[in-house]
Amino acid sequence: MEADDTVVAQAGRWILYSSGEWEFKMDTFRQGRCLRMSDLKCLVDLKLKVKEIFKMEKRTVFVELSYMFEDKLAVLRGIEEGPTQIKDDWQFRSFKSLSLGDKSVNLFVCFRETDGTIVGREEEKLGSLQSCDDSRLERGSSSRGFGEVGYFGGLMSAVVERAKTVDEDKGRGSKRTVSDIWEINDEDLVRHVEEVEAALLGEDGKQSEINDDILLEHVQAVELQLFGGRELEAGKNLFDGQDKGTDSCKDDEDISDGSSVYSQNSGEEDGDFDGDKIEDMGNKGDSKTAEKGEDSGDDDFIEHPPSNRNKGKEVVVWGAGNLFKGNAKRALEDAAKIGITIDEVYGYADLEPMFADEEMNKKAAHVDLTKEDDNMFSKHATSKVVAALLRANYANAYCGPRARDLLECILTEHNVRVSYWKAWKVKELAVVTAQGIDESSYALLPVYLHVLKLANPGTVYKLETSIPEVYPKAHHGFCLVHIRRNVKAKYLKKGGLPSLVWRAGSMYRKKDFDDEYDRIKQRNVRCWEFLEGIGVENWSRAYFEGERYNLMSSNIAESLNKALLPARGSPVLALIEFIRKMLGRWFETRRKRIARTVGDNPIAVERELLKRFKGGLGMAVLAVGRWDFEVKPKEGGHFHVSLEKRTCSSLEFQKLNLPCTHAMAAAHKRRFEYKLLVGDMHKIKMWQPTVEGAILPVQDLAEVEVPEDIRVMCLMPPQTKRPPERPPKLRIH
DNA sequence: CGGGGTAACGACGATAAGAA
DNA sequence: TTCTTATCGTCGTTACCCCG
Repeated sequence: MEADDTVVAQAGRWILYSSGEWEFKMDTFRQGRCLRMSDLKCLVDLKLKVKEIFKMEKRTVFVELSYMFEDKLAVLRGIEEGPTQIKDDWQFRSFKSLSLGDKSVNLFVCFRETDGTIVGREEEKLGSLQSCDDSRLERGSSSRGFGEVGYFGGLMSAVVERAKTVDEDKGRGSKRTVSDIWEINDEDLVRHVEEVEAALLGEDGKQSEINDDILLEHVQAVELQLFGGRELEAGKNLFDGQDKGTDSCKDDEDISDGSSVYSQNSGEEDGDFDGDKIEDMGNKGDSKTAEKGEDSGDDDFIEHPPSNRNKGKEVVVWGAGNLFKGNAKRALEDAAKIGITIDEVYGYADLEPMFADEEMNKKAAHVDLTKEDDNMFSKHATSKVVAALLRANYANAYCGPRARDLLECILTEHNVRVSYWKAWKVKELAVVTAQGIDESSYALLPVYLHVLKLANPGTVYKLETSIPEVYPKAHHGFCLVHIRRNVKAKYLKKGGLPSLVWRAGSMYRKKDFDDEYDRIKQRNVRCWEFLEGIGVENWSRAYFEGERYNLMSSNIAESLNKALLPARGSPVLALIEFIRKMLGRWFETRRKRIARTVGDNPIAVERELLKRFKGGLGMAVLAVGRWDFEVKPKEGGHFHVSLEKRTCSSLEFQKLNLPCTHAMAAAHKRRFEYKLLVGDMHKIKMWQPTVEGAILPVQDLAEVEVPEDIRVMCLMPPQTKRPPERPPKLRIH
């Protein structure tokens, strides 16, 4: 438990590249810190804690928190990940449970001044490509975990490559993806604003007045909300005042200028722009949508949000919602005509993972910005789109929010009102896309097992397409606890039955058992029939044929059943991964416990011995042979104990392989070390090897050479139909 | 035809009411 | 007081219908 709740927090900022890749640029002077999640109850706690560990308490700074979850399946499918912001307690809880379950989850922190400046930005001015590279390399080498390899490694090369080409493809058709609006970097925003405006104006001159009016209107609205009634400037001037990159927004040549300084101008001049970018984005999107609404005569695409805080997101939803309605071909042509692609505006990158299949991609890739089609302005944010936005919350499905919670969440986050039904669908979709559907999961199973074997030499796995009889020799014993519980539930009317059953079941000698059994029969025939149906050899100690230990060693099947509860319903790969992690944890705790234990016997066994020792006190012991004794308990009867054969006529000794009270009394009389009477199967040295090997995590699937024969193995999930109704949660049947 | 909404159904779970 | 039982509201899921 000690170190299990720590999370690595890193300070810096996110940068989204045009290929849809995200990079977290760490502050070079501020190293990552560790913090403990378990003390933290809500988002405010976390923020305070973060400020504290980064020594930022005294400064008036905001903290923006985010995290990136590791989605192996998505990585394998070549899908890029995006970060998820922690904006409310709900997301905080998601992150918390995620981080507890997965140690690779780090917390990314971005500090901002109240005016929006990113704190610490002066440390990493990207004056030139060279320095950009340097800082990245430095970050790469100094960071832990996935620094050098993993997707950050891949990202680095991609960045370099893009940086080289950045100047050439900066025409109007440049690809730029703006995904989660809240963390677009400034350059992107500037360019984005320019391009939108250029597109609007350049495409149709006579619309410009309308555009300006609407633009002005929206800018003013945003301005009002932002600055609380500060004197307004005219719409375009507002932008001019905020960033000189935009003062060329009506000018095509300057657009390319603006984009070419993409990596250079991030240092000083955009500093004061940061805080407003979300709102500006929202505003921009809004004005754009409104303008389109003007075009088509339909402007009720989505109700206007009451607050501007999440406008950016909302626009994403809106824009994406329309991705599926446009005529793909025409959209492509039109888009080419005006030189703009949807991903520049509406954050297509964030949606991309949703549509792994090509057809959808084609449909989604371009949108018709000029089309006068009412379809374009549908009111709905489809469940697919919302699911794409919420995907990150379901990286671990078992900690994801429930459909009921999504209603409120989607409303506050994206200002979209959805029905319960839709929320449920969103959840399903999100889980599927985050974890992979059954088919893909099963298809990956051979590869995964191969990688698992690589990581843990000696792993034995065998893929069976049909389930043979497993462990034919295992005796199927019923747990007495459960039988008693059942009897209690069924035949309660007749008092005392459960305890009778309990006593009967615990008897060691067949005769004792028969006596008790008869008593049950007399008391309640139906109960007796019920027990008879189970079969005495299956639940009574006396008739049970295998070895049965009295110790409540947690029944492995039951334990698994319980421990796997949260992971159930996840695709098979997620399930196996969950089991692997869990067993690793279990093994480790047991190793620790074994290391702490003094002597041969586990603590539980020692406890039992002590109990028996106490029970044996005061018994009359008569030595009848060198190792044979006659023991007379106070309550009557007499038993023959043989310390040599380790038997007792009560049968408890040999059945449990633990000395019974009589044997303890005999051993005490003989001054015999009673620990020697414990059967081997109770000894630590017997159990130790079973947990000796550490279960190592698998390597990133994408980085392992998988033999061809394994790669081509095709495994389909079993033909199952989900039974109607809500699936039971409590047991795996 | 695809996607969205409503209604219905059954498991789950909290709680009140009742019995030991 | 504790344990059962009854009840009702909630949640998950599907069938069916409607709409663009």
